[in-house]
Amino acid sequence: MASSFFEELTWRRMLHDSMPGTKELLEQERVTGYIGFDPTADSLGVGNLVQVMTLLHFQHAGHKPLALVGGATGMVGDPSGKSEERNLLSLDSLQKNLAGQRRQLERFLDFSAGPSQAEIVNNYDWFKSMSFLDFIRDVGKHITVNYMMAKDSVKKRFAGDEREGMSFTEFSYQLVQGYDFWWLWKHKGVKLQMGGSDQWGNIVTGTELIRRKDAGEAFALTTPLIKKADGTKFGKTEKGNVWLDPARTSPYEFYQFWLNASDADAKTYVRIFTLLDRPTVEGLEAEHDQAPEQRALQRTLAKDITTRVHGKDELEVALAATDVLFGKGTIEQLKALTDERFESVFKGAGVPVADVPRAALSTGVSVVDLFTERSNFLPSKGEVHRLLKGNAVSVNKEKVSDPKATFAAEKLINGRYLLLQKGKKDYCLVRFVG
RNA sequence: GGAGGGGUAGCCAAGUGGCCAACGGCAACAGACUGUAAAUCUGUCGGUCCUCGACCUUCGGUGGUUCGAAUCCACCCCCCUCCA
Repeated sequence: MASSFFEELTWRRMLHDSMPGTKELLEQERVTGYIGFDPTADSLGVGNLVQVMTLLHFQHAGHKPLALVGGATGMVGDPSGKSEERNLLSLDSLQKNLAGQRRQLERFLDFSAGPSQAEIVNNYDWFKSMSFLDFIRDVGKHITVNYMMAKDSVKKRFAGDEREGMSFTEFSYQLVQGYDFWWLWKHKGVKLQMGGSDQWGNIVTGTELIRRKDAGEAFALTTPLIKKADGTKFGKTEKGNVWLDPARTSPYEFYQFWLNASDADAKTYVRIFTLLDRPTVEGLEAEHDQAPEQRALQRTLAKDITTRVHGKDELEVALAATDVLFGKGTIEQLKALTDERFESVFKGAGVPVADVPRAALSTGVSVVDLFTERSNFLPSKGEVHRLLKGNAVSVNKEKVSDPKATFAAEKLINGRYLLLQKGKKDYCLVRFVG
């Protein structure tokens, strides 16, 4: 069974590069391999999901996955892909971030006892007691500066128009990461490090260190970096990063993120982010090509990932909210809901709710006030005027373009609510009380 | 420490005494078209109040020259390159 990992990654187009001999190794024995995660936030984002899935496939193929949370490397900062010196994290926020990421990883991988049991390791454990002198004697001695300078991530900082320079701290990063690999190889029998293709240089420094220090052999495997078909960064929306933590990105937003994937991207994403097998994926693609407007790929994708990350109940909420906010039934559908149901749908969608005293209605509330001081939905009156001009403002799903428009009691849905909308996807619910 | 180059709005980047809230590009937001897609086209894009328009705060920092400064002068801070 150990042979299928390479095949699995290949048809999923998740294999970018590997060192010679990696495939053979994986076919011969149960391998312990690891991927490092950078603790820049207390939650993983969808960008990290690629690596999580890689570990998951690795485990499914019968190997033993290790997730390394970078307590030590996080203190240094990886220069790969960054054109600027990083800000260092405090020890406190680092601890918090590690704990958050650990919780999330535990949802994906199987940590129950067995030969393929997943483990989480923290490189701070082996770095905390190491002195600077130990490090430069035991590690630095084996790698030449010439070798380190040849890495793309380093070269970029020295050559070209964009050269920013880099501190010694960042320069040392690859050695620190290389030492991780060596340590895990030595003490945990790790033979393989995986990661995004931007990590190739760092990983190879590790295999090199293992060879030079102990004449040992270790391997590298990378996955392609995901970009959207239009070349922009994967994993972001208007609101910023898409996180796995429901407190940062609600399950509804999470679901919407995947549902909104473009056709070209969706084909990539089903392969990478779901565990559906090949015939199923290919069937879906065929179905999608037949009737792209049905968005079979996006729906399956969004459902699958949301369930894995947030669970079935949260998916139901997201689906219900999607149905109400984007269903064809407009205002009629909203009116049909009970108050309780009504509110739970909007809460599920992460729509802000503003309470406004009923008395405000007696003279009619103007659109501008409604969107700003009454609801705090939009930051300034100028913004409302701008959007009104651009025909981007709706109340109760009806466009409003007159800045002088006012709303009185008879407009309320179920006698209690007004539904404010900026553009197509941005809502705010106003609830009249008292 | 020396020599040179540079610091302009979210980013890149023009501008080198008044016509500058500052060309242009990217990103972003919105509209049209659609399938809650992509591509395309259109509008907005420092802030506040807004009908035109008015006012406020910006061009590394602090002072100065001037009727008037992003633009000139002085000092200071930061970044890059080369030299010591």
